[in-house]
Amino acid sequence: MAASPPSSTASGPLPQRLIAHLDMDAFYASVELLRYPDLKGLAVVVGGRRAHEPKTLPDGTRQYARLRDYTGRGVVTTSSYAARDLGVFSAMGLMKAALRAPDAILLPTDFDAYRRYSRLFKAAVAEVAPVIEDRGIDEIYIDLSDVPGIREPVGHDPLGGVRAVAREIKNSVLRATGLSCSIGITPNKLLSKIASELDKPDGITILLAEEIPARIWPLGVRKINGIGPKAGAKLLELGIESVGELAAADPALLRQHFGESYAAWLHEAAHGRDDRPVVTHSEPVSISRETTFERDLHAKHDRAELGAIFTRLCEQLAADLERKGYLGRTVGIKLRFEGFRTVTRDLTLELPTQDAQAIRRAAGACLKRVDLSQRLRLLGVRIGSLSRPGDAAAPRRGSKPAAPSRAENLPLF
DNA sequence: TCTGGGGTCCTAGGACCC
DNA sequence: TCTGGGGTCCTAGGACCC
Repeated sequence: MAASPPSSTASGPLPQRLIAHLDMDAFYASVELLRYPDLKGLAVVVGGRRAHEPKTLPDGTRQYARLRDYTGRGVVTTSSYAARDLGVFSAMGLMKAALRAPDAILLPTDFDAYRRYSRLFKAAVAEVAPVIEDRGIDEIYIDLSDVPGIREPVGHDPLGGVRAVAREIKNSVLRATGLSCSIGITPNKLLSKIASELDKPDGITILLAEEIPARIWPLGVRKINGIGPKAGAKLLELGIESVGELAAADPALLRQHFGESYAAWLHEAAHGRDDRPVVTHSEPVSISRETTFERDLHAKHDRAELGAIFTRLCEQLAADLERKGYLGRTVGIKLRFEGFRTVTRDLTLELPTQDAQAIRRAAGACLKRVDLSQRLRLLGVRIGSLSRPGDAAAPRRGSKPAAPSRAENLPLF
């Protein structure tokens, strides 16, 4: 239980907002370790596409697949901390990972299990602090501002209440799941996201605004959520490596290289300023299905196979829509060619649909607008402009007002 | 050694409307 | 009668995140 070192000598009142970011430690790998405790401490990698389930031998011992035996496409979804020590990280190609850690255990991803544990840990947190923003399967933001007792000092520690709440949340998660997590608590989401990583795994980091120069500015710019590989590389070219250097950068220089709005955001972020609220409910914008093929396929030579995959993706998408209770109006396709060039096309329908055949027709029309002479490695289907079945259909701009009534007046038989 | 699958948001040009 | 300006929708691509 690595409690953070005395992280603040803050005097005076606590900030108005106290926001937590909670991140489960090596989530998928940790869930697998609950199932296979004999793997504790070993280099374990979760990922890949082919079946490589552990086998249980007659004598009861388990036999695991090794990374070195894996061939084909696929990336590391999560690695255990022992595997990270060997240089194996998320999103790394499995073949590359195998070079670094040939003896690492390889397990298939079991999303159903991870989703189950995800619900469990979120419910456990909600019992302590109910204002939660979902950020995917293994992390959340929590608005702790109004949690009872959080502003109570403990002894001479003005942050005693904050620490107590953080410990209570972690204990609650551990009781419910057997898993550990790391928590960052600061005045906003941006800082909390950074803070939760500062003492991983199993840590609590509390950080107030006055500590930004000492604890945030030395970090690399890529620690900021929203600065990815491209922006990070561009900043490096400008001689900006640390958050502190970004904070001190000439705003005009940033505007020149990143545009008005991103430059302004970079500057604010480097100073640790962020007023985004914790959003407890959100509606999906789009739903999609995609698949990367085992081998690259050609539109002509592998026509039958591609057609079957295309239809199946549309059917899965339609099933997703029905299960989640949405209709969609903008159907799109995504193609990735050998060499990784990606192309998208989309088409907005007159009326929203949930129907696999209608989706397939629209997606087929999109496909006709793409040059298919290169071989394909990925095919995807997407639907957006989502609505609920009961919603009044907002007619497409320029559409004839008569169209909907015509459809509604069709006889049922 | 090539790089998964599911998302969100932003930008930018042209269409189209007022 | 040589060229407005704002607003929204549609489409394509790209950065970024988990």
